[in-house]
Amino acid sequence: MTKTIPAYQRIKNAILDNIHSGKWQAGKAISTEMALAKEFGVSRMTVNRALKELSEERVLERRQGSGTFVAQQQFNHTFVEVRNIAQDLKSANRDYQAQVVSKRAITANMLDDELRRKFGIETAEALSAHSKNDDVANSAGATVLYEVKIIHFADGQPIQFEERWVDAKKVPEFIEQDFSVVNTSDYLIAKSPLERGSYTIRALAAPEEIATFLKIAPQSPTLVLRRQTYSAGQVVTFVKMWHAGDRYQFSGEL
Amino acid sequence: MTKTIPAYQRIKNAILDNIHSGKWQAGKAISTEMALAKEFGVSRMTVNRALKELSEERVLERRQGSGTFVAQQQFNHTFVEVRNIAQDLKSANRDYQAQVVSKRAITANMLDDELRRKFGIETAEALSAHSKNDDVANSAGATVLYEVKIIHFADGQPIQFEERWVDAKKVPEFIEQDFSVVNTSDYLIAKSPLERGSYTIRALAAPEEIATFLKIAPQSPTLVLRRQTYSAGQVVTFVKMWHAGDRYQFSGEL
DNA sequence: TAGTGGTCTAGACCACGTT
DNA sequence: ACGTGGTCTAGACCACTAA
Repeated sequence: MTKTIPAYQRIKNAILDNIHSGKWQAGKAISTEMALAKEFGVSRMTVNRALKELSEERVLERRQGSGTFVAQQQFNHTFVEVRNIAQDLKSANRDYQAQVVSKRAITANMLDDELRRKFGIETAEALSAHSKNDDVANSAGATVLYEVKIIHFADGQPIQFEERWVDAKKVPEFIEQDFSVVNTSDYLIAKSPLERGSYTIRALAAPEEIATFLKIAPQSPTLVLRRQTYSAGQVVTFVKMWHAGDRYQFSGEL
Repeated sequence: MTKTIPAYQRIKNAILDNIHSGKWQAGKAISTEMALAKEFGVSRMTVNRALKELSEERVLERRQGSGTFVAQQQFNHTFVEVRNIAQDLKSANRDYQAQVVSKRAITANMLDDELRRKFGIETAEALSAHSKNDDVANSAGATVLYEVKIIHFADGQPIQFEERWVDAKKVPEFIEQDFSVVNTSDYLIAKSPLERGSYTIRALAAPEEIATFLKIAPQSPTLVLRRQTYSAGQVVTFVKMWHAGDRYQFSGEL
């Protein structure tokens, strides 16, 4: 029993064939919706769906009032997928474990500059410079961030060292969780609608502390993913994930 | 003059509001197409479009015969964008230059195992084991791959060392190009419809040769992107791009 | 079997670009 | 003004799931 192929899919395939065979060149206009509807014996809506999907797939480019064109192939950007490490390892059928190395609350006056800027937290000094109310002393001593450091193991071997900071106001119960059981990302996703994030991937020499946790030689290459995630325009969490260079890689397809 | 918002977009927004406000919980079923059509006073096709797009955006999950459900938020995959280095540096308004270090044709009997497997090329020995025609000697001595090694500079500083291999049969004029002027990726994109690719990113200690070209200390961390690109199911090109760890990073948003 | 989503039709009117 | 794509309708039949 052969499956029935939807009409819009047949049309998509026919168009792709025309492009791959070179009959329709990049940048050139293709037949109009009306013409294709007549040619394939379907309604214009069906052709419209095929063309809309192909333009979402960046195969075609549509310009209202003008026509439909074969897109210039743009292979400039390559998207590499970075998965959640716990799920990644589990789905690879490897034995996954997490060990919490440290967990603490940080007050405003303990913050270093990088974190202060990232989370947009003012220092006690900065506050006192333009305000003189009683909150100054309080806010300097109040918990503003939670910090956790976790080692992730696959088959007993350390794979990732995670350093994470979370805005204490936005996720107050964060510090109470047992992160040897609950993944930090999974918890934050459940608690807070993560809207947007930015990421960098770098290769860095392992500092002493990280090398020890990953059981590698100091200064050996590590793959470092830094990510900050926003909710309602403010940073909710910032994380640095250190991977032993010879034990982990990011990979993907496009 | 306010722009008219399409009906399907109004419906999408209303659904997103219901999800963000917590009225519709993750995993739970939402109203049916018929119900929503009645509620918003539109046809079922319009509701269908809104729901289809939201399911493509992974906000909803649709199961034929069963219903439409709020998707479990999956922030597991993070897509990191890797751009074409020449365009990347130029758009960052930095002075870009490329220096071709070497360029050569490789015959079958010169190939190492990794490349042979990647491009699916049989060795002379493997060929003679199951065929005895005259092509054996020819194919062993014939050009099968082109190899180029290029250093990419930004503001006079080496940023990327590119090692690339290209199937000589698929892109015969490749070796004749001047890659200090034409970017290898741009040329291949223009010549061959690149269909699919797979990628890995790793952190590796720089071997002697690469360290020299990048003007860094041997064994220092490098960010290595390996990519192979297919056309018509066969590997067209394989490339290793080495970046000095402290001079380059991949970054992106989601 | 009843209800859901998946697809499709044969029209229609509108927004936009080109002429 | 004309032709393009963008959106929308009020039906229809089919494929699938659950009771």
